[in-house]
Amino acid sequence: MKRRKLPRRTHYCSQIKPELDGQKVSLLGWVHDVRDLGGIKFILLRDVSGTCQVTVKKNSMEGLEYLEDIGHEDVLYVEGIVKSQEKARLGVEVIPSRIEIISRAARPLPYDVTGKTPAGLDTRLDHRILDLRNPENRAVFLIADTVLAAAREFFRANGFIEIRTPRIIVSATEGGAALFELKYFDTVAYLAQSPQLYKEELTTVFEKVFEIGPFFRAEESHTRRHLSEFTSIDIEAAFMDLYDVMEILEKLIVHIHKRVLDERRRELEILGVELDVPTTPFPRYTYDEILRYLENSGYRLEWGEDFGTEHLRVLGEKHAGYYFITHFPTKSKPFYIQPCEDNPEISESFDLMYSWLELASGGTRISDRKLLEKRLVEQGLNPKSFEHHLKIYDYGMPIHAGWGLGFERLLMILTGRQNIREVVLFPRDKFRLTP
RNA sequence: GCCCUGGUAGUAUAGUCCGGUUAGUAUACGGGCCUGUCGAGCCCGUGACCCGGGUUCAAAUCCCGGCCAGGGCGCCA
Repeated sequence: MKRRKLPRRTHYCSQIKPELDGQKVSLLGWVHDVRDLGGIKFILLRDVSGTCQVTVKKNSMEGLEYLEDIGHEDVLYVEGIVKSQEKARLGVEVIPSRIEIISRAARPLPYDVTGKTPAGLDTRLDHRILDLRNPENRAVFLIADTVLAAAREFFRANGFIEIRTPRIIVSATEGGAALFELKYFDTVAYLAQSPQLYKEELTTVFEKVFEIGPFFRAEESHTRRHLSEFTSIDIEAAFMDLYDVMEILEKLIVHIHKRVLDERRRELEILGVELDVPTTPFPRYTYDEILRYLENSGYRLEWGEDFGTEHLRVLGEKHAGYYFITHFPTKSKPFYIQPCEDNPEISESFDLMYSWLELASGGTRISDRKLLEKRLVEQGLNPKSFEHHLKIYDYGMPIHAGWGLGFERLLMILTGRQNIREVVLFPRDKFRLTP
């Protein structure tokens, strides 16, 4: 079998600089835009790195007529000489000696990749691949790549082992959120809503674990910050309590900010985001302190009540950046959260907030089997259906703590996007299952 | 699930309140002119009133139902 000859590039578009003047280069990319002046044609070629200008003059090149109907998003191979050019805004252009049309795009396209003609979010998501070619939208996912790499780098440097827990589970692991049901051979299974119980069990093996992966919630939520399928960054660590893991969390956030600023300055600029590395420690407020603050602001809540969106927005006006709320009422938290020793009505729990947005939730977990069983019953759950989990507590269970961080919500903050759907390549919500 | 707002060329919109000439504009697309554009420019052209029912001499416009979308609330992270 003979291998096909593939066109190869010597440079990416963003590497075409005036300093390369006179050098022969070859490029591969998509036609971002064409400005045809009749005797001269300017092709803006785009690849993953950015764009550069290819200038074609009439009668300057054999086979020019071949380019007459060049259009948006056609794929080209360009061979030519770099020319420093003051008349070009980028200060440089490529004078081609050969252009090959590798693929032609349909026209008109259903979406304007250059962004000249605006499109609504629904239209954008319907044509997501074209939408992602828009440099602004692509920038979001280049930042996402850096965030994921930075998180893994941080966890490894701190002795955490990456784990992968099942997405297909037999029943509700922790109550709370609604689950998607699915047919599993001759029985019924569910899509996991969190790795919670598995990651706790694995601390008895690896001590410090993390997982980055998708989870599923069958909630009726119709907001800018909810998805049916989202990505969670989770950790769990043996011999730690809430204070330890809060420190890890704020250090991770700082590390991610630094990495994004290091590696993605251009993308931040394209997105118009001014990012600062937050200072640690983040402010910490107890649930009781927040309750008092809200009361002074004219919002009276009963002790034990959860904050509504209205209350969170009031808090967000006061606290622009990252802050923690700690020690929530035990009854408002899941069964596995450790109640405080000196007051079991209060739990060793916390949320990480950014303005009014909840980013992460965590705490110290119960490590005593009897207490865990008691809490299951109190929350109306049946200990029998948790037998596989409970028996682990008979095999030597250390005190442990952890948290789960909403990856997309963090990304919204880092990229300044107002709708969570914008920071997911192919978002899933109650009303969207395609593309 | 509930509430509010909306649905007009491929895309984004004006017109709708107060029913009545050929439904306007931008961009995309097609054609023409143009050798320094960079949101290129100028000229010409193709192209649309979400679906169903009702009111009326007449419905993009008013009413009812459906579907879809955006935002908010609740749920939830």
